[in-house]
Amino acid sequence: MSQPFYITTAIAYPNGKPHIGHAYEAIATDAIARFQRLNGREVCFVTGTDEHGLKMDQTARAAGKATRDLADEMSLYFKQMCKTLDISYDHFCRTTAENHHTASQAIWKRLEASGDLYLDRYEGWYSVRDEAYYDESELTDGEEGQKLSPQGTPVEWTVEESWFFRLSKYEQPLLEYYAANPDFIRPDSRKNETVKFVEGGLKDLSVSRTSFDWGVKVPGSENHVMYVWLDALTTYISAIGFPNETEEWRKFWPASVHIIGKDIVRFHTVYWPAFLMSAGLPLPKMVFGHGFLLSRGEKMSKSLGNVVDPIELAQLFGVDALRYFLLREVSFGQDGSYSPEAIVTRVNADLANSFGNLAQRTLSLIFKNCEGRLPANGGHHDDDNALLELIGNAVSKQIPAHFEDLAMSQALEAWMQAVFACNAYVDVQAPWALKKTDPERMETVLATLFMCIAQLAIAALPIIPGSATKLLDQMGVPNEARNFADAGTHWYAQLAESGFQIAQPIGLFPRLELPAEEGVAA
RNA sequence: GGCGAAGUAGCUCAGCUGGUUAGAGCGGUGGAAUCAUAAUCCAUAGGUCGGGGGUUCAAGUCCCUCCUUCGCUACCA
Repeated sequence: MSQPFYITTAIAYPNGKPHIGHAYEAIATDAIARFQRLNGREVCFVTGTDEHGLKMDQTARAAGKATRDLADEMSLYFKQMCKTLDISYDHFCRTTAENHHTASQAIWKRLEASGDLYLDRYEGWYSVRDEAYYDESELTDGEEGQKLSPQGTPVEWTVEESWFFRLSKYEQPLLEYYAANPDFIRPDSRKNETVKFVEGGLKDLSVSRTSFDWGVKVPGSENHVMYVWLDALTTYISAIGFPNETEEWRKFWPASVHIIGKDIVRFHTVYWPAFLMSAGLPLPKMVFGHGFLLSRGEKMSKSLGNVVDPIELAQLFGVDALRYFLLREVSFGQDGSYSPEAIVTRVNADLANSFGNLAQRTLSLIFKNCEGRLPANGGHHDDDNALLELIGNAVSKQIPAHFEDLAMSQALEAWMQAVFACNAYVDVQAPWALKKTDPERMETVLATLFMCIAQLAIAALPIIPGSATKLLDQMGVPNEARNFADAGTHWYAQLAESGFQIAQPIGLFPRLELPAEEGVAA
């Protein structure tokens, strides 16, 4: 019986098209999900769009569209991005969906039943232009004594009726939970931040708005819509059936891990667990805050004109090249830097030159020298056994351990070390020379390489699913062997006996060239 | 201001709970090889691990301080 594994990305706010940050999160989450499937777990992978809130409303108005239409349109971009990038989600959730509204209202009622909601007034300096409240300390004095927001817009003292959530009540329970579950927040630096924040004291949270109506209606207070985060976070449970006791719900909640950006750690590690505690539901096992991608070390922004469209990147360099680059080059949890030069260099060195060429040279030798069958395994030498052991250890131990730890870059580093070992082995054994001196030995060497390359391709499936699958298909590796437990088993002899023949091998990782035009920004 | 992250070979970065001659990739240099996507393999490059102080038998690895860069500071992944 396989152990369920439930993983989510953050639910993206689609008031603009997806950018490389969304792509990065989706790719990283997808790699983990794919790994767990290959690791024998039953996986549920959820992503989606968080379509409520003021900004969507404003963006739509500015574009002269109905908010609902904008949401439909934008949400589609995110879905397309997932398709382009080979994101293997099980559910794509939209917060505007009816079942999601039902779920949000259900959790609201639970908070209310726990006595954690109360109606009060929200007062403060409000800027109509910014549609935001500011603290007194943030304001500056403008002309004629008019107070101004940090953005320089006029503010006025405003009183708004609002529902509040007794967040303060959960200060101690949260701290106790963090202490009892050291892996709840990762990486550690994010945990430290969160703990410090909570220790600093929690104020009750305003969880409804009356100033606009694009959202989930508050049960019993129809002029209120729910705070967008309360609604958005609920996606993680509405996606798998809540409030209904569906099979998925019973199987997958609590989530194994929420993968999110470092900027929204607080919502996921303070508010979300507090809501769940209040609702009497179990808490997710882990929240992982990944870093940001920088363009040549600089933050990406529209004004700098260095915003990158992930779809364009994928078209330019290839989906798997992009996936590989992001997961290999960036240490998961830390910020990383992107540039066309970096991706070309990394992908050419690792995928084209090292791994791709290894597969190509090996399969070519087999194709040309073995009369269309797989080479015979004529008894291994020490060198062969050493290589098989090294690859087996990498594929069955090191790489899965790193994946399990969400350390994709380290998994790939171990993977590359194994690739290097294979290339070194090829050069030492020189099968092209054995062809004349000792054909039997040549076949054994090629058979050894075949088994190693297949294992390496299997280990790479979570990262570069498309091309790894193509390679395994070329090699005829049976589906039953394409997972971490069975990659190193004895499928080879059976495959060879089956009479399987490889065709003229086709290179799967073409060398990339730097685009002629500087940068690829839109 | 507060909190946090980072500063390690030319470049991009690994270095967990302190312990033999500080690591990898890329680049550079010198060889080897020619099966393969002009790809591969071997060797090599002498970096005061931001500065200073301290703890310790022993510190990139702990403490203090200073400098630099960056993020967050209650509702934009």
